[in-house]
Amino acid sequence: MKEMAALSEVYERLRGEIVDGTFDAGANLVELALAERYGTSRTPIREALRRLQQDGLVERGDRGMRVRSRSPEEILEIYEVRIALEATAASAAATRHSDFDLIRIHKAQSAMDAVSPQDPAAMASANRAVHEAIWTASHNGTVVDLLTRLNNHLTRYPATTLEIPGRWAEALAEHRELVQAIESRDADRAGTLARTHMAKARDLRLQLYREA
Amino acid sequence: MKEMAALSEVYERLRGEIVDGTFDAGANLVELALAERYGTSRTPIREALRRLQQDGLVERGDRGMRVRSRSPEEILEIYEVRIALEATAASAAATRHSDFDLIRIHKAQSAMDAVSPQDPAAMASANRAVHEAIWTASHNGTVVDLLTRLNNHLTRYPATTLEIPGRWAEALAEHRELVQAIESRDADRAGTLARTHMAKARDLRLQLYREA
DNA sequence: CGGTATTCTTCTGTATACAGTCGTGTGCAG
DNA sequence: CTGCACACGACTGTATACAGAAGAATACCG
Repeated sequence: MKEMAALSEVYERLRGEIVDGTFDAGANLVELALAERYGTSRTPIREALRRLQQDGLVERGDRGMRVRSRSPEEILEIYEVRIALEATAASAAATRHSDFDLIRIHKAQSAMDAVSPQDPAAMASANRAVHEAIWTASHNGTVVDLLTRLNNHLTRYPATTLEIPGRWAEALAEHRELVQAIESRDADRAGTLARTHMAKARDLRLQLYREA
Repeated sequence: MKEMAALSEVYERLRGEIVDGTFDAGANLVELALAERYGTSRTPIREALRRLQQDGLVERGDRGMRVRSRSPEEILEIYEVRIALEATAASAAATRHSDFDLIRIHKAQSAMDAVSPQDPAAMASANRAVHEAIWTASHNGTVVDLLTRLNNHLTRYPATTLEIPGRWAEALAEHRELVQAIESRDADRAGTLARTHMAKARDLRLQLYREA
C-alpha cells in the first residue's frame, strides 16, 4: 500500500468514521490515539481536527476535541436549512440544467428504482445520489457545498426515514414529479416540490423521535 | 500585551485581514511570513489556514495556500444562497422570536437610523447588525452560522450596494417593513420581504458589475 | 473511615528539526 | 550568445521535543 497524502487522507477517513458512527457522539478524540490508528504523527491529525471543527462535526471539550453531539432540536434546525437549500437547488436546476445534467439525474433515478427496498444502506445511498445529481444541475457550487456538509450531520443518525413503511415508494414518486418539473424548466414548481419533499422527511424524522 | 490563545487568535486575525482586503485575492500566504507577522511559530498558522480552507476563504495553490478569489458568477451564486437563507431566518424569526429578540432588533434598527449616510463603514456595519439581530431571533444556530460565513465572502468586495444613491433610504424602509412582519408573527410575509430585500441587493451588485 | 492536599500521569499547545519538492538561477559547453 | 544541466534556495509536509494545564490517583491527616 502506498503512503497517500496524509493531509486530506486523514481528514476524509476521520470524517467518514465520525459520520458512520465508528466514533459516537460525545466521544473523546485523543490525538495520539488517532495518530497511531492512522499511522501518522499528531500533526496531520490536528489539522484534520481543525477542519472538522469548522465543519461542526467536532468541538473542543475541556480536554481536547470530542465528537459533537446534536440534540433533536438541532437536527430539526438543520432540516429547516436543508429544506430551504434543496428548494433553491431544485429551482436553480430547473432554470440552468444542461442536457448532461439530465442524463446524470436520470441515471441516478433508474439506479434508485432498481434498488431493493430491503437494503437500507443501498436505499440511502441511491437516494442521496439522486439528490446530488440535482444539486449539481443547479450549477451553484456554494449550494452543493453547503448541502454536502449538512448531510454529514443528518446521516450520522442511523435510522433513515426511508425505512419507514410506505415511505420508499412515496419518495420515488416525489422524485419523479420533481425531476419532471426540473426537465420542463418550471422553477417555481421544482422549488415547491423539493420543499414539500424535504419537509416530509423532516416530519418523518420527528415521527421517529416521537415513537422512540 | 498578554499573550492570547494563539489558536483562535491567529484564525480570527487572519480571517479579518483576508476579509478586509489586507491580503488581496490570489495572494500567496507563506507560512513563515505569517508566523513572523503574528509572532508565533508555523504551527498555529497552519491550523488557522486549515480552518480558513474549510471556510472557503483560502485554497491550495501549487505552492502552499493562497487567498481564494471569487468570480462575479460565484458572487451571484453566493447571493442566491443568501437570499434563501435570509428568507428562512426571517420567517423563523417571525414564528419563534422572543420579546428580547425584538428589543435587540429595535436597538439595531435605531442605531441604523442614526447613522450618517456619508460613512460607508458605519452604514455597512449598522446594516449588518440589523440582519444579525434577525438571524439570532430565528433561534436556528445553523442558519446563523451559515449566514455569518457567507458574509465573509460578500464583504470582501468593498463597494457596498448601500452606497448606491437612494439605496440607503430604501433599505431602511425595507427593514422597517420586514421587522413589522416579524413582530406580527407573519412568517410568510417576513420570508417574502426578506427574499425581495436580498434579491434587490443582488441585482444592485450586478448593476455595479455592469457599470464597472 | 472520610476529606483534603499533593504528586503523578496524560494530553494538549507551541516550537523546532528534518526531509522532500519545486522553482529558479547559474555555470558550463557548444 | 544560447541551451541545457546542475545546484541552490525557499517552502511545505511530517515528525518530534518540550512545557504547561487538567484530571486522576494516592497519601496524609482529621
